[in-house]
Amino acid sequence: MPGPIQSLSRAAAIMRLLAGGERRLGLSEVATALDLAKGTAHGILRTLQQEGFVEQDPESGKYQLGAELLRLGQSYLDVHELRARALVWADDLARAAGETVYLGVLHQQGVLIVHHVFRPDDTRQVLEVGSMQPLHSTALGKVLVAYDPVARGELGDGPYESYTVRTLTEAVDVDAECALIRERGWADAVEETWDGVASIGALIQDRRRNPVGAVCISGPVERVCEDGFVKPSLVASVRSAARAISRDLGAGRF
Amino acid sequence: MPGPIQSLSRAAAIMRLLAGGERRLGLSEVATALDLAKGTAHGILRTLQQEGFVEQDPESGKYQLGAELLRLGQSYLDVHELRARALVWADDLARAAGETVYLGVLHQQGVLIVHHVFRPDDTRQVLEVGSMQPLHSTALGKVLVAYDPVARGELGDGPYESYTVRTLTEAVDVDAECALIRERGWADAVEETWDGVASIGALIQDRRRNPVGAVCISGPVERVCEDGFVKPSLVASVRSAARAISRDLGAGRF
DNA sequence: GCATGACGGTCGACATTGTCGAACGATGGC
DNA sequence: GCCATCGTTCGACAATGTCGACCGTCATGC
Repeated sequence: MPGPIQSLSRAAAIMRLLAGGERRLGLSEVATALDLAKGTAHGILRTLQQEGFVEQDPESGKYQLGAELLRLGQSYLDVHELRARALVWADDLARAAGETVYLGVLHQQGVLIVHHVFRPDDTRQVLEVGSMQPLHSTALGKVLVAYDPVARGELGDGPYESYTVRTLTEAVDVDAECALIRERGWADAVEETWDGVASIGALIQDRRRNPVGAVCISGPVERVCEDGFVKPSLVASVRSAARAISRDLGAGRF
Repeated sequence: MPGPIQSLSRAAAIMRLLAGGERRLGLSEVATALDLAKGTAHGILRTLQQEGFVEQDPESGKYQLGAELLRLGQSYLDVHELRARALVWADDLARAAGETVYLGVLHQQGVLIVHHVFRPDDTRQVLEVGSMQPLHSTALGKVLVAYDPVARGELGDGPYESYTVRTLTEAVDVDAECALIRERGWADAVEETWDGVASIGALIQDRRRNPVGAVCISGPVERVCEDGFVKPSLVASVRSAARAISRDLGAGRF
């Protein structure tokens, strides 16, 4: 039976739609957005609601995502082997570098953050686990594009969205940068997504040397860079953390 | 068309099954566990995989939950009105009390943690957003049971699971405690779930005075209690935070 | 090394099941 | 007070998902 189950694909589309829009959506909005009959959309929504994937505001009748998704998302993290192995190394890296640490994996056309260690100083910070970052303008993303053909495929041929004046928006530029990344073994992104923010990332491999994710540190340009380049000492810290995690996953010695 | 969509309910059951078991599950295991034909289970799993809700380990062929669930779970938090309003108040409460703060909502037969502020001292702590706590043995849970008939219904008639010697396992005891909670307006749980841990919780209401969640502080008995009772000053802090959040939700003055 | 069993995956026939579009009652805005 | 729009229900139809047998592959163990 090759071919997806129609009702399931539609349910997934509805949930993605609800995740996208900031506010709650009404039945009719959902139905027209996905070009479904109202009755059909209602049946799917009712089932999703029953299962806890969707909730309905009792007074307005509008729908939003449900709590079960949060619970299952947490379960995903619990089973995630890469994340489990990386926890302690990410902690050490954050302490050694004095900066925020992110751990990301390829998901669709972006990098999904699966772990986030706050910068050791205790300024207010928001947990970003579960959020996505672009592939073409972040250290995490470029590492994955450089080493994972699937990620390069997802990236497409551009032009890519521009976030700052330093964002690479053309495929040729990104590919050239990726060649450099492969050559030296690490990636950086200085003010390519957010002004004032620089990051340094390196690849994580599994036991068969397949790329499975990336780790990076991220912080203000003033602290991460020196004379216009990222500090070599930070690069070394990130690379050694990436190696340690890969070794933990069984990738063997380097 | 009253009646859930069969394939959707089955898909939900599969995801819950995958979330429950610690390890990855094979196709046959899934099929027999849910009493489905292998072909049917495979069709559902393939669709779920295509949508990113499930991932398959390429070498073993076994299935586990997928990254899309994490992303959607995060989106759930983003839209969550209670959580959004409570963020700043929870922060203040943690600072004022010097203890960990949890924000929870009723979900199925437990309390789902939707926000978690670390204790201000910087000992290592694990984020518990997305995890569940029992209804009958935590401050959050008992608050909800006391004020929300739905929560009381989910609790059932017991006997309930016992975690420590102080856990209330009989429905009559819990109901008596809930009457007390309603009378004085707050709940506590001293070593009822974890030895050495005490917590104090209070109700959060929406604009129509419906119970929508609860907030609590949690910490070591030695700091939270005094002479065998929870410290009145902490109770006051928790209650005023709960009132502030409720007011933010439009519940009006008290 | 060969037979065996269990595994994930595929196929095609069947009828169950989800889909559609119209119709209903409730709600809110002009 | 009317009209438009909302979420929801209903029944008929056939498209759709389900079932059980079958295939190739891998690991196991005589």
